[in-house]
Amino acid sequence: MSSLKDPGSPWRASRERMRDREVKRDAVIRAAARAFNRKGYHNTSLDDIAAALEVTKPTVYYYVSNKEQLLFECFVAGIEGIRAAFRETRSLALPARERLKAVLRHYGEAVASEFGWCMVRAEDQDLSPDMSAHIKAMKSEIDQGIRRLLREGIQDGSIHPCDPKMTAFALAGALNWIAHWYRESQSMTGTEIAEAFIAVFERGLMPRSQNSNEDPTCRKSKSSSSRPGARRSARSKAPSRR
Amino acid sequence: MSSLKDPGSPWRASRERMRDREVKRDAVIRAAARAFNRKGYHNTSLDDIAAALEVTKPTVYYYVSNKEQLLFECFVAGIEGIRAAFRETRSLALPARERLKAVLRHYGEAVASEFGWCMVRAEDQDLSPDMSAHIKAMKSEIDQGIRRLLREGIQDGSIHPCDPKMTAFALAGALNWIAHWYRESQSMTGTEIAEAFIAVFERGLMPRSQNSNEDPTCRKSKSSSSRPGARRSARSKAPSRR
DNA sequence: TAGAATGGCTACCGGCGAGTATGATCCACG
DNA sequence: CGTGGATCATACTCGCCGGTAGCCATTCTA
Repeated sequence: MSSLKDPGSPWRASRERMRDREVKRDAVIRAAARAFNRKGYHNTSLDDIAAALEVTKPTVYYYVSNKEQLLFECFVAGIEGIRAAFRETRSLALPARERLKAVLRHYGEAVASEFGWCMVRAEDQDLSPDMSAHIKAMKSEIDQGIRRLLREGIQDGSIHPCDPKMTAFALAGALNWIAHWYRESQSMTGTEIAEAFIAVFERGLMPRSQNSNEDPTCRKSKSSSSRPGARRSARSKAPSRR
Repeated sequence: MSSLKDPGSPWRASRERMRDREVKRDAVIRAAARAFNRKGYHNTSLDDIAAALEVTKPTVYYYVSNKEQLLFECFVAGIEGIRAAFRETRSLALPARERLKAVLRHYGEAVASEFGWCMVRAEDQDLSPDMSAHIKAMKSEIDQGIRRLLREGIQDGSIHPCDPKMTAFALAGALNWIAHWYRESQSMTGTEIAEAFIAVFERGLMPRSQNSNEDPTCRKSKSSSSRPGARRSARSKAPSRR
């Protein structure tokens, strides 16, 4: 990025400064995320954050405009990982269930990251209306993305027919909740936890031997659910088990 | 204490006052729960709670000693429903999976109740160490109860072998998360949501036709998991398939 | 070396909100 | 009637914390 101008340009130093500033700003945001993670948003003062960086409060205000923005940035940093997961997997030529699993793995990783707390527990009431609207939009985007994958999976036969809305709530809830109990330096990484959860979701609690006489109690079974022909042929190849 | 006296005693009126006090105290706690639910703990002042009751702050302080205790009481009120669910189902003569489902239904109901927010989102950092310890103990009790049901289900064959710890986290997480998005006067009740979630958990996302080539990726397969003979005979009778 | 830009600090303000001191009011009971 | 406890309001204290004003140090530019 800095290679666009020639090295000897008089703006080089200035641009390096800019980069320096970005680095420091990121450090501020990361420190805030860690503090929020440990003590909660309201129990964290800007003095705390400044102290963690071994600077003083006005220095923090030199990089961010206010505390609310700090929370917002942490949230965006956290959710960006999930959005990236969606972008990556969108192009993959896999059955929807596999793409969903890939997204959920990234999801778990993001929630277990240092920004997980902020992403998951940022409360609307702590933010100004417009920032709250931004966050709501992003959250809705994730939710709709999961629902879409579920619908696609039902269509291509890789996912058992179910109510996409409720299922998405269940999946996202289980993963979001990781932020409540997970602490860094635990035995498992976020991806591993997501993997374990996926195993549960995928297979279900019920033993295999009981499948036979099961009536699909699925709500929203509008159409095509019980039509066996709806299962697309592309899936039946089962190309990529893990 | 005064209730030990006989009903006709001159203390009767006094006891009615006591009852009155209990009723009012409950009203205070419920008002607090609603306020926390709407605006969050830190964004709710005791003046807000008092205003909702159309009294003033000192009146609130007449019934509770401080704000922290208010949160604590709300938490206890919420979690009591779940503990009751465990007590009720413990005696039922059902396979463990059915008992687990019964507990989860009550769980969902409790989380969707007006105390759900407090139960789920009460942060340790907002409470004094001893109250925090109380809450942690109760939460752990619930968690251990779910794990126990899972282990029993694996033993009696009504639940597919899995890691009880991770599975309990997934189940509880999905249900806890209800408190984040559920608002009263929604189309579904808490029990219905729990029912929908249970359907997902029980059956799993994977279509039935794919069971064949599935390798049980279950961690913690210490023993008995892959041993088909481990499935107990009591189960194979399938006595209570709904 | 002047001067501007950048980065940081000390010291403060103002408001919000938890919690309290004080006393008024009501009502049961002697 | 009047006494004492229960209930509640007015009006305050006080500490914390978000945010700011203004000053100093350093570094880059010309």
